[in-house]
Amino acid sequence: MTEMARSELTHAVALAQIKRGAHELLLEDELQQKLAQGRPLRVKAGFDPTAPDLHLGHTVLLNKMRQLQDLGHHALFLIGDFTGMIGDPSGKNATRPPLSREQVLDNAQSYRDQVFKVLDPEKTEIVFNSAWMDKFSAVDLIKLAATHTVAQMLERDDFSKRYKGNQPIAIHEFIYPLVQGYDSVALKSDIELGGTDQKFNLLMGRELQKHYGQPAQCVLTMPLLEGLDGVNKMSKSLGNYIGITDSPQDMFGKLMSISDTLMWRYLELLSFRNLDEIAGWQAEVVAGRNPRDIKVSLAQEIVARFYTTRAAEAALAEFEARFRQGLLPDDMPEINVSAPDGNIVVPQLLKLAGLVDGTSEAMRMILQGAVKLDGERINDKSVVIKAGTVVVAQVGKRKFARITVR
RNA sequence: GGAGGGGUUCCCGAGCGGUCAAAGGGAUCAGACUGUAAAUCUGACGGUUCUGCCUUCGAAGGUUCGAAUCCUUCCCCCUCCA
Repeated sequence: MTEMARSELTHAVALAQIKRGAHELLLEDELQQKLAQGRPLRVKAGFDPTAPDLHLGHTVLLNKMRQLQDLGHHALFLIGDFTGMIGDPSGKNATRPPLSREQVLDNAQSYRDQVFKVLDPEKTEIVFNSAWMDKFSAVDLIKLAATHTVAQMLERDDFSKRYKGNQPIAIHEFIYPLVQGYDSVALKSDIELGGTDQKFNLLMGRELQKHYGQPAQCVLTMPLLEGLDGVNKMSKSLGNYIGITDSPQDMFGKLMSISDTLMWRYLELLSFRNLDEIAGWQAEVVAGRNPRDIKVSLAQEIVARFYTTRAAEAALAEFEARFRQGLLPDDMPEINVSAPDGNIVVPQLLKLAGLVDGTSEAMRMILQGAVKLDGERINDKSVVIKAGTVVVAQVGKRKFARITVR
């Protein structure tokens, strides 16, 4: 085999790996040519600075990025601090208020602390788009805006839906895709990764690179991971996420709470197990195996990835004890509450302990039989706890606290 | 600039002088059943010092015994015309 033939084979294998799990690759021919150049490609992915906690949804993309790094390419982890101030209109039907400079920087730091759980730090460059956008003049911006028409902007699904639905679209929202696209110019990106919802913006990068006389980047879109509700995409603002900094117990518990249908989706997008094995499990479930067992495997794999195998086993043990045997958790928050008159009514106690939002909610919970003190269900909202006692309070299935009343 | 339509509790959406903390649906939460799954059933769903009191229907005033509902001004959104 000649040297050239061997290298072509390597690139074919690389291309196949890159495409695995991806939703769409544009344009495949161009990527092939870029790979054939044999140099490390500049791989761009942008992140919104409003979500300081990375969650499993982000890791679908990060895993792909890591894979590219392992193939020898260079990751450009772009924190959209400038665009974050605009407020990304993506997927939202309303404009967002801009973030302050301080908030943006705080959130960005949080990313730095977390991405290297997945990415290879040696091959990652963290960049902020404010680095070039802050120097952008009004004239530059007008020139940038002049590259596209309103009709072209309205091709974006989100914009066109809002336009048709008589929903407001602010002028500055049009700037967002333009700036994101310009980031590709500034970074001389070879390929940009993003969720399927980002397709318009990613393609904007291609257009602008051509406009500014650069080779156009390839676009690789990854499927969006649904959140715990199984309907909306995983996002911090919807609260349906599993954060990669969640405790092993939380991570495990949240994964166990997903629906059976969603479980397969998670296996497809998050598990590193090969597809044949997953297909085998599907066959077993059809044949009568309890899907719970498979969910346990998934939960353990993910917890082990972000912590350790031991942590994953401990999480399982804790889970079994808590939900199968109904035992109290090993560790729960220790809270001190003061009873000024020497006595405190339970609703007040639960509120001060932070187990409920207000006394109204507390009374509701009591009425509905959701409150236990030291394992005993209470139904009377006027029960009084004396100062000097320590009680283990439970509200619902998941909220616990050991409360010392003073 | 002109004409018209519209802003209701987390979301959608009814209400159009008292019986409105405001129908209905969704989301959510709790209980039952379970595998912390789904489906289903039941209940809750502004706050509180809780058979009462307080704060909500874009904002501020006003009319009225009484206003989410009527009037005035203002803010915001949409459509059409210019």
